[in-house]
Amino acid sequence: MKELIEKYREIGFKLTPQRLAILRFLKGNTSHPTAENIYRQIKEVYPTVSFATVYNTLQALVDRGEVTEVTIDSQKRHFDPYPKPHHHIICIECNKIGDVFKDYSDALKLPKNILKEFKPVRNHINFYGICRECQKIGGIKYGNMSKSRAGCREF
Amino acid sequence: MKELIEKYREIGFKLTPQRLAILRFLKGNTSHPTAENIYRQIKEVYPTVSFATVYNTLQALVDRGEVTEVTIDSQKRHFDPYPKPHHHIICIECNKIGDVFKDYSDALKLPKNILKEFKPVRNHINFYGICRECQKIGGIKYGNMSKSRAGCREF
DNA sequence: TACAAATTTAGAATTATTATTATTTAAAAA
DNA sequence: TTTTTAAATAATAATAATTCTAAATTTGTA
Repeated sequence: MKELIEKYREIGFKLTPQRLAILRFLKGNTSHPTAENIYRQIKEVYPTVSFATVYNTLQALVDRGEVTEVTIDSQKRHFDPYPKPHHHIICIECNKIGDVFKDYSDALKLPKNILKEFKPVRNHINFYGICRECQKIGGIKYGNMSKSRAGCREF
Repeated sequence: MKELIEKYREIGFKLTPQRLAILRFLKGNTSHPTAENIYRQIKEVYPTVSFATVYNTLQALVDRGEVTEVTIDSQKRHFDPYPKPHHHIICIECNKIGDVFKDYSDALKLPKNILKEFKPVRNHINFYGICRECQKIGGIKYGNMSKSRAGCREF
């Protein structure tokens, strides 16, 4: 944990116990938590922690490139603490998210008309599919899956 | 416009003047409007139109696969009325969105471990880059670009 | 230790979206 | 054409996620 502390001090990140708790929670985490997910966790250790602190810290981490934002959900922001670039696959039935560790950049040449307008920087792929649990359940469709579908974890 | 009317009746879509106005606005539209963008437009023709109608109609169109949702913005939903599958490129400075009409599917083979867990259905790529106007402006960074940056349209 | 700047908290405010309900209307039936 | 009825509309309230505010506290440094 010492490297963590050093590292963040270096980038001008003032370390408070709350922030440290958030960093601990995020370190090595391969889920895609929302601010609320994090807030609940931190509250176990710091019962007085506020949402503002969670949002502030997340924003600071995003600004510093230490955490990215996953654009999969139009309802709420999901954060991705895993540092290496990767893509995602989302179950269209239950919204479960998986990480896809493969670099497709070589295959992703942009058309000329786009290259005239944009200087490319990076790319991110959302794959959509049906997870094993939802394949088992079969073709039944629910109105709002992510809330209730058995067998699939919330994302 | 007649085909539009027939088409939507066929799929069990009750046609009201408000909906027709929304359909007219969306037809051939290559922008990525929010519900509010659409609401403002429709209000010019139907000053009493309500947000609920806009959302209801959009949801009905999304459910029927006539309109898709673009996952680029965690603040609000953006809709994409252009019917053919395509990808997007987003300017990381001003948030301008461009359409990328190229099918990369052949190159996007998923790793085996993912294929064990998910049956793939489709994919969508977000390219990120810097648009020509923002390249001109150069390295200056603003806190919230999309609101003010000159030369770049709002997305 | 003392200080300045940054951070925290609680709560209010804001914004996007969804839900509610009485009224109206489109489209099918008579 | 008129009647019927199921669905859609509009106004408004409700909800949920996120941001803002301001006073109190804390961090890292001098």
